[in-house]
Amino acid sequence: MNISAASKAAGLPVKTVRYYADINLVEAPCRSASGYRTYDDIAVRKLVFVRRSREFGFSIEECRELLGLYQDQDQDRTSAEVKRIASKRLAEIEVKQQELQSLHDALAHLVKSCRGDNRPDCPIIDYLG
Amino acid sequence: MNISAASKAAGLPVKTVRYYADINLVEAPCRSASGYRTYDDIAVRKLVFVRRSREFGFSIEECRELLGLYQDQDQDRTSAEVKRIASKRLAEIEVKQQELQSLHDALAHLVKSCRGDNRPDCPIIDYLG
DNA sequence: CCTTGACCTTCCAGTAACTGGAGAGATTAG
DNA sequence: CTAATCTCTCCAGTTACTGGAAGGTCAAGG
Repeated sequence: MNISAASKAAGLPVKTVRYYADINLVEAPCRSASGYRTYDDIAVRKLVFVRRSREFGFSIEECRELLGLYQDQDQDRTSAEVKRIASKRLAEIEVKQQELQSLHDALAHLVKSCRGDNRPDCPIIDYLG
Repeated sequence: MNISAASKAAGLPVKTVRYYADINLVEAPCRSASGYRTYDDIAVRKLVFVRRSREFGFSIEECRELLGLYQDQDQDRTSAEVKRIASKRLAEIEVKQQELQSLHDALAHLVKSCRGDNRPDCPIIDYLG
């Protein structure tokens, strides 16, 4: 499977697949005689794994960790480690949600109190300045 | 006022103040004989304005726009323009909130269903892979 | 056999918004 | 006078890609 087929199968842009190979996250298992990266189903599964993990907001380094656990699945520590990483990420999401909520409320209040007409006085500017 | 005094007054790191000067966002009104950036109260107010706007998640380019409006406060269009920019930002926040909520729910479900013990089977890995 | 177009390669540069550090000059306190 | 603390500029690195140039490869059509 050439890179474009693999990228379609994984749901990632070709550039990204090449990038993941460059940073040794998911490498092509081999190269063709002319140097083309050649992917197999296992590599595609890893790419899908990384795509999904990225969609969950895991960083590349976290993906690398998770991928390591994914590949070592027969070892004992797997489940506990994965849960730890996912819980950490969940906590980050919850913090971000709170921040976003405060931000939302403050900005919504400002927008609501601003008439938005042609008058020069503006509560948003007044607050920010 | 030298840069470190200005940065303290504005609540920004020195490096950031210098950076804002470099990109012509908030320049030092003048330089000392030996080339030190010299700030006055007006410049500090602008730095505070930018800091607050950044805390609201406005991009540097949006800050530039808002700062332009802030400085032209006597012109008519100010209030409507500011409200437009702030409303756009509010809509972005709301989209982000929804995304974060879906993410949160999905990940929370996975974390909850994972026993996190020493068994090798892990629903999180199963889902991602 | 040749050409055309789609594909592939590497490498370089740019994105956003800083942050860190080197190397060198200025200022201030003791 | 010296040591510590500023300050300056410039360069590089961060994250996770993305875009593009220059050039090699491959399959199909004429």
